[in-house]
Amino acid sequence: MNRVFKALSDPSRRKVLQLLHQRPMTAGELADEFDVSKPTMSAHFAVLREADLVATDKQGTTITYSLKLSVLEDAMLGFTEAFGLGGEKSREGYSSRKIVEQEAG
Amino acid sequence: MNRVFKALSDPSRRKVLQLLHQRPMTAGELADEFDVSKPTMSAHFAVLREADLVATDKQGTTITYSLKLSVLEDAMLGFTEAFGLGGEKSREGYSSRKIVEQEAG
DNA sequence: ACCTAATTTCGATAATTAGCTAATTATCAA
DNA sequence: TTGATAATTAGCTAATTATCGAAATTAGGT
Repeated sequence: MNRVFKALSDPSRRKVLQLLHQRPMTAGELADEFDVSKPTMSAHFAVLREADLVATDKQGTTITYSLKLSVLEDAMLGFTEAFGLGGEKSREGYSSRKIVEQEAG
Repeated sequence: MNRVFKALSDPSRRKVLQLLHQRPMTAGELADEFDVSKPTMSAHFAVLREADLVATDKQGTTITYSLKLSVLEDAMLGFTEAFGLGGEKSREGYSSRKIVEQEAG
């Protein structure tokens, strides 16, 4: 989980995740969205892979990255639940929205 | 918000926040929970203050830190909502749990 | 005024990180 | 096999970060 937070500490990497949330993208497509060099982006991708936040699919010379939303979610919930914040345990699979509570403030 | 994520990228600082979630503590009390020197902890506190994640109350020479839970929550929700995760828009004030949906997956 | 306690600031060092260019690897097509 | 393309790795520098011990700061007590 530390690796996830480390990965999230850079704004470029957070933006990569948000782009990947819209659709899977190749390394080149992603790099085109940023003002830094491709090797620099490649290093960012490596950090995201280390954190297990992205999956890769290699087709020929092209690598397509996609977001591992459940990993992101688990890290976020694991943290926020320690503070009684956010989703509580109201979850079932990921990106579903089955809600189970009331207890309004 | 970048400062918040930067602050959260260090495990010691995350632990500080969790300790403060239980109760406000002085700088010295907090430092005693860690194996590093007090100046090092003081630097961590500075990062947390910069991120506006903690409030300080000075009584004599003693500084008591407390968690600014709403700041933490806003940052977390601001991020997770971009991914459709966690609390959705289901929130009103902080640490309340007013839920407004169904649309189960 | 002096001493002690709590905390931060200072100054130094070691480790990590983000960035670059150049080189390398892997794949496909001609 | 050569050439082109996609991406990573290698090697480097500059900037940031985590850490320390020592010194400074602040406030209270005697």
